[in-house]
Amino acid sequence: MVIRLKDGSTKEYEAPMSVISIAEDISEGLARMACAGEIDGQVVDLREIVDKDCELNILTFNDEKGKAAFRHTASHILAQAVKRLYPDAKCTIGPSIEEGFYYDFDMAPLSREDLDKIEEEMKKVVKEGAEITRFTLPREEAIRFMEERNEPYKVELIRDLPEDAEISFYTQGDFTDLCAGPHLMSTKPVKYFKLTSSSGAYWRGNANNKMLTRIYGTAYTKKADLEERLEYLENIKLRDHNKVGREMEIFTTVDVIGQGLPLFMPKGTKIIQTLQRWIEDLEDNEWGYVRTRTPLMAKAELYKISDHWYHYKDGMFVLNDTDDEEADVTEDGKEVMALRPMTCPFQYYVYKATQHSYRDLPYRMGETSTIFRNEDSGEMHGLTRVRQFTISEGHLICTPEQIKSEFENCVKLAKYCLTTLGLQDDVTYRMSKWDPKNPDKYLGTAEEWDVVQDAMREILDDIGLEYTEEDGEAAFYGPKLDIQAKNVYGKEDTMITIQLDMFLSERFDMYYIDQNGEKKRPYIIHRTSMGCYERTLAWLIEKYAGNFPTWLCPEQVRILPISEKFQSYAESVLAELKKAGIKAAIDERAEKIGYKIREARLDKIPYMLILGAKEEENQNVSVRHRGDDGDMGSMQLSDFIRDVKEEIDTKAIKYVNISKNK
RNA sequence: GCCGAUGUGGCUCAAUUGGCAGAGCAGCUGAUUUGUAAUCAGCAGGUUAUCGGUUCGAGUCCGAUCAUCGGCUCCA
Repeated sequence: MVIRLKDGSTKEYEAPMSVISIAEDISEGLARMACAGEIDGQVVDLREIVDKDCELNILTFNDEKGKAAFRHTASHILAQAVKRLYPDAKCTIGPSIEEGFYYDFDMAPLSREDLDKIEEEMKKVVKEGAEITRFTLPREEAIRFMEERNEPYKVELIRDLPEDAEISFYTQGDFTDLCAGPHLMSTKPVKYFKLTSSSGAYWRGNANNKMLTRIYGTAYTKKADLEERLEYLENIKLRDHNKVGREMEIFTTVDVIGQGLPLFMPKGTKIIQTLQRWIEDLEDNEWGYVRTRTPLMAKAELYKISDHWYHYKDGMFVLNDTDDEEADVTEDGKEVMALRPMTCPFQYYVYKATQHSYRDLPYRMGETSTIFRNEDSGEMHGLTRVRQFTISEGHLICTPEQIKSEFENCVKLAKYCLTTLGLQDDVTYRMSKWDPKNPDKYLGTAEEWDVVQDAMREILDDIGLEYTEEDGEAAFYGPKLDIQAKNVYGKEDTMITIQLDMFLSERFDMYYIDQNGEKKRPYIIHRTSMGCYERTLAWLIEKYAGNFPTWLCPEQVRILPISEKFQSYAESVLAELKKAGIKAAIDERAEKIGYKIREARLDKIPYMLILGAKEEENQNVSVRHRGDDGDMGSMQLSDFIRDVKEEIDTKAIKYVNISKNK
C-alpha cells in the first residue's frame, strides 16, 4: 500500500501497519510527539491499522485535533485518580475543550484542597506511565462490563449508541473507560497539567437531570506553556470588565437596588453618551434612519399579538399579574402590563400610524431603546448579562425586492461600527436557525422556515461572509445573523444581531400600497448596529484593558503642573483645550510629578501635559501618553491640539493597549 | 433556577482555640511648591452585607435572606 504524507512524500509498505508504527518509521521524534492520526481527513487513533492506500497525517500537540487527544487522555488520568481516591464516584463524560479538558462525576462537590489531592494522585498515574490499550465489545457485553463496574451513566451512554456503533474501551493500568478515543499510547507524556476549578454541571446538559460534579483542568506538553497559561489566567483580572470597570468608576452595583441593575457613574455615562451620539448621528445622517421614542411598557394585549406573551412571559417583568394568563385586567380592575423585553411591536405601531406607499420603503426606524428582561438569578454578570439594558435598536420595513440590499447594508453598518471600535477581528458570524426538533418554540411551519433560512443563507453567501450555522438559536419569529465575541474568560456572547422576521407583519396587520394600489405585506429586518451599550462597553474595557481610544475617554488630557506656580499657565492651557472640544482637567494636587503621572496612568488617561518653567517660558507643553514608551517630548500647544483633535475626530485608535488576548 | 465559593471603612487586606475590630492606600485639614511610579504631620472613616439563633461573650459557630464570583442551564 502507498501512504501519502503531509509534506507530499510517500511511503510504501507490504503489510498493514498501525499509525504509530508508521510514525515510528518516519522518525522516532515524530512518534514521540504523535497524539493521533488523520486518515483521508478522518481523525483516528494511533492504534488504527492502515491497510490501504491513503493520505496520512500524524497529529501532534501543535494540531488542534492532536491537542484534543492529548487533553482527552489527561481527562482519563483525572478519572483514574478520582476513582482511586473516591471509589464510589460514578464516571460520566470527560471531553477536551478549547483551553483544556473536564470530566463530570456523580460525586460530592470538591474543595480546592480536594482538587490538590486529586492532582497529586494524577501525578502518580503519570509517573506510573501505564500503557493505554484499546478494545471493543459487542453491545450486550459492553453493557454488562459497565454494570459490573457499577457505572450506570456509562450503561446509559452505551444504550443510547446506535445499534451498529462500534463500542470501544480504553484501559490504562487499573482504569478502563468507555470511550471513542483517540488517545495517546501511554499516560507518560501528560506531564504538565493543572486542575483549574470545579463546579456543578447537569447530566447531559439538561436542567431536569441530576447535578454532577465537574472538574476542569488544562494540560500541555511543555512546562513553559502551562506556566504561560496559568499566568494568563492570573493576568485576566487586569482586563476583566467587571473588576476594571468598577475600579475605574465606570459602573457599580448596589445590593438594595438589585441584581443585573448596574449604576453608571459619571465616567461610564460619558463613554456611553459618546457612543450613543455617534451611533444615532451615524444612522440618521449616513444610513437613512428615522428616530423613534416609544414607551417602556405596554398592556399585556400587545405582547399577546406579538406572541411574546406565550413564548417569553417568563422572561418579562409583568405588572399587575394574575393567575389567569388570558386575563387583561386583575380582579380589582387594574390593567395587566409588562415592561418591554424588546422594541419590535412599538416601532411597528409607529409604522402603522401612517399609511405607506411602496415609495416610502425601505422605512428604517432606529431607537436608543431601553429594554427589560427578567433573567434567572444565577445568570447576571457584570455588564454583559443584566436585567435592564439599552440597545441601538432598529427595524427596517421593506418590500421583498429590498430585503437583500437592506440586509446587506445592516451587515455593512455593523461591520463599520466594529471596525471603528477596533473590534472587527474579534468576532465570528453565526447564522442562527430554528430547531426542527422543537417546532413548538417557534411560529410558523417547517416549510416557511426553510424558505426564509434559505433566503438568509443566499444573502450571506452573496456578501461572502464566513459564518457557521447553528440549530436552535433563532428567534421564535425568524432566523438571525448573530455576531459573536468572546470575553477574556473565553465565554461567547452575542454582540450584534440582524434578524429576518417573516411572521410579525401579518400579526400586526402591517402593509404598504404597491404600484397597483394593492395592500402588500412588508418584510421586516430586526437589527442592531452596535448592540447594547452595556455589553459593548464591557467588551471595550476588556479589549483595551480600560485604555480606551481617545475619542471615547471621559478624560482625554490631564494637565500636570509641577507646582502651583504654574497654575495660571495650566489654566490657560486648559482653556485652549476646552475651546478645541477636548475633555481635559488640571491635576491640582501638590504631590510630586511622578506621583501625578502614576495616578493619571491608573485613570488610563491618554495624554498627560507636564507644565513647568521650561514650558511656560517657551509657551509649549511636554507631552506623555499612556503607552509603554510614553514620552513624546515637548511641542507647541497648537500642534498638540491639532493632533489630538484629529485623533478624536477620525476616531483613530492610537496609543491603546491592544496586545492580543491569548 | 441549580452546584460550589465568597462577603470586615471608597480600595487592598489583618484580627491565635469564640475574648478590646486594626493597617496601608484613597479622602479631609494643615505644612511642603516639588521635573517623570508614592513629601511630612494630623484628622476622620465600621451596627464586620442583612435578619435571626447558640453563648457570659460572635467578624469568628449555626440558620435564613441579599449580593458578588466560578460554572451548569437559560439568553426572544
